[in-house]
Amino acid sequence: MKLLGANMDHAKRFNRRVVLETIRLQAPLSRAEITRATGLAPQTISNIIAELSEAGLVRSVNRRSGARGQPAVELDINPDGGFTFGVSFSHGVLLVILTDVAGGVRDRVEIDLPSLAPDAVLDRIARTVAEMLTRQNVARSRVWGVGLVIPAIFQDDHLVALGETALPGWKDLPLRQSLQNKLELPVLIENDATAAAIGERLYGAGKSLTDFAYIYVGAGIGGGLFLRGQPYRGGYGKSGEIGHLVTDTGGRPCTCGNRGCLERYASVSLALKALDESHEDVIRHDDLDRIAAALASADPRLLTWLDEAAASLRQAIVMIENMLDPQAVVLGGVLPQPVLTALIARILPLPRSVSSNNEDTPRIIAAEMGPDTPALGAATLPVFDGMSPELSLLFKQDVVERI
Amino acid sequence: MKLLGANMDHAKRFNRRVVLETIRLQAPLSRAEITRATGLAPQTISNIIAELSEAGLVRSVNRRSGARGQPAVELDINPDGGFTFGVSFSHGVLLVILTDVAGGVRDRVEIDLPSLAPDAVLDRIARTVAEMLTRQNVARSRVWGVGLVIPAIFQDDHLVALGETALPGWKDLPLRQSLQNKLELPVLIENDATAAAIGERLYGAGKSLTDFAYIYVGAGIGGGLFLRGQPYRGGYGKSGEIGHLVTDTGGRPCTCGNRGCLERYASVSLALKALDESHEDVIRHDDLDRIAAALASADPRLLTWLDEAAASLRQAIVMIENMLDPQAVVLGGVLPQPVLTALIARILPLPRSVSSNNEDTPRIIAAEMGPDTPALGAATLPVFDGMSPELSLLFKQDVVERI
DNA sequence: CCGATTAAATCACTTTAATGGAATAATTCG
DNA sequence: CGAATTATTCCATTAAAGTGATTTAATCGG
Repeated sequence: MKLLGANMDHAKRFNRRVVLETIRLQAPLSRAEITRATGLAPQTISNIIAELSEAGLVRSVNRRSGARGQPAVELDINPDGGFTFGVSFSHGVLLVILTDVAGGVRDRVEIDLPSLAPDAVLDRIARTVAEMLTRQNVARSRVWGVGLVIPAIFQDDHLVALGETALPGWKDLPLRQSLQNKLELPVLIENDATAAAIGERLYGAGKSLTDFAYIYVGAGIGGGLFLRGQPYRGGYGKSGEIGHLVTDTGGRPCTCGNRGCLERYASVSLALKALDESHEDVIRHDDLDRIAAALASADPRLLTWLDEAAASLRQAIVMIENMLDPQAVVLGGVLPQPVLTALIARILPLPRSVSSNNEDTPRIIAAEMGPDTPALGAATLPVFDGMSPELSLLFKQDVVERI
Repeated sequence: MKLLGANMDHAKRFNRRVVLETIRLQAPLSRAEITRATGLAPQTISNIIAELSEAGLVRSVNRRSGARGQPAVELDINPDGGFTFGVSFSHGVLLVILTDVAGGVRDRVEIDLPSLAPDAVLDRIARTVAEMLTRQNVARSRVWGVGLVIPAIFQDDHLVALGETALPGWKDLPLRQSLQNKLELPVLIENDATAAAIGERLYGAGKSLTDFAYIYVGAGIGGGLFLRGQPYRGGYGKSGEIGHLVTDTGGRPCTCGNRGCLERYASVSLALKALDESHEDVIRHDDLDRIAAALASADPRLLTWLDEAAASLRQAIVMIENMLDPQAVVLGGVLPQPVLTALIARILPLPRSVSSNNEDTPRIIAAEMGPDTPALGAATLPVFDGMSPELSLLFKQDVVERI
């Protein structure tokens, strides 16, 4: 158990990120305002901004006027400062998105990939990334990295299964390393819920939250935790399996061996099965459209699912609140916005918990990213990795410098 | 939302604490070993140790021999480096403990205090502290602080209630400030479970754990979370209410408004009620002895409680694991050791969870502190506050320097 | 028994990020 | 238009960690 010390170099890296993060969250912002927000000296901020501008990460937008004194120069994140790819592969559908570091989507490619052989998928990802770079005229050197999201649990580089068996051939494959070799770009890998939580934190509903739980409603139910401004992955990297919170003691049997798990009541797969008993465990874009249509037409099969899902989620949310006392619970995943809204409406009102008296934030917040969430969340992984002032950065050894 | 930067001063404080923490956890240790453990330069460690010795926090114990090279000088924490008081007040019993910074108990006073008026209690605490200082011949200036533990939830300085009404007169009292004024010593206040978790982390079962959940079995059930090496108090400081995890959907009604909460099945109060229906909601030392005796004589009323408590805790533990993926769950509180052991024996085997395949640590660990846990945990609060290399220390403004 | 070897700890000096104070720049206010 | 105000930069200082050589004190091997 090593507890590493800090030196000036670490503090420097950390401060660069503090400044970037401050600008990202509050842009446009002047040097003087950053000074006040960070507690660093004006001179220090001036130096740091000079570096960040030099590196192309920050740009001046305009001069503020109207007030006394020398007009402040407003700064914000330069969208051309870097690019990232977000890749999601889930149940036969591959989605690749190219975004800039300011969160703008530059390109988007969706491919049906019935073949599940890992090598074929990874090759296809590599090919698609190369094509998109050419089409958008972005040099590979300007790409910070590639985020990959797969609905599974990872430990180190490897996929491990809980409950349902993993896709054949994928288990125990050094996924990150393999893709990194093919792409010649840094690859970050994450489960869907945590990636979505990071995405919401960077650009969505979590922008002003430091402590929240994200509930990801997808084929199953996943959870992503953001605690003290950082994703929390647990002691062994497998936190957030809130799909297996028991919301109905002795209820429906679950593949995990218990009974009454949240996932047995609230998943999108179950919604699709409710609409069409023969539905296989695949979620395509038009499946989501069908759910939205069913809601629009008040299809009783969907409404039943909504009620069941809401009841289970209500229980789970109260337990999450009592355990973690988050600022809010963000509910998201692949559901279309109207369905998500209807679901939340049915979850409310929530029973009493430690969060009952919080007046600053609503207890449930709808995620903002929508059905492309997995890939969008994936795309934020390299941004988060390169920008966020993670405290432990102070003694991280293998940090890629962007500045 | 301020995100503060780091400077050399912060890094210095942080490094002093990294060194202290390293010694604390791995003593005896030589300068060279600290160098390797912290990644800092040998010269830096030499300088830091010089300061810490000067301040009386660290002492040389002996020279190691047997190996080649200049013999290493072994260092450890100097128990006389400082003192702290731990105070627990719960259900009419006041316990005050004086410990040194190495965790040694120097004095212990237990008082029956039927009067629940806050002022009377605080006065009595102040008087007892003064008496103990005189008796043990410790100067007030050498006391780092006083930890106070009360079985309740706090927000900022104030006691807030969930479910059961708080003790009359205590609610909304600025408890910390009042006691601090009376004592003229820094006062830290914490709920029982978090204090116990900190205690176990410093001196007990959690010494080698950075991520664990502590389940506190007392009059009710509390939870203390230790995440990334730090206590986690949630977005609003009220995390860890795991007594209200629902382990039996639709089960016994709870004061929180839900049904089937863990606390309705596993608390010590319930054990005492099982043994004696007229038992009031007070737990004295001899009550705990009675529980131990009941176990020794295999009293069926206690065994029934044990079975129910174990079943509920089993459910709760699996949910905690699935949600947080801790290195372990530490089970403790005020139960006598044999009862705790019996309880854990009945909880096992645990159902499947994300923790099922963890081979490094057992999934449940018994706490080591025993029935004095609340006060012992309280006593560790100032030590933790003064020693632990909390990362956010890097930009904390109001830190009391000990070095 | 003694020189070679090894490892710990220290000495003297360097590096570097942040900082402090003075100076300068560009506005609005009266 | 000058005073006031605020933002930003220039120049020199500070302090914590780091570097490389040196000293210290033990064991090992002949």
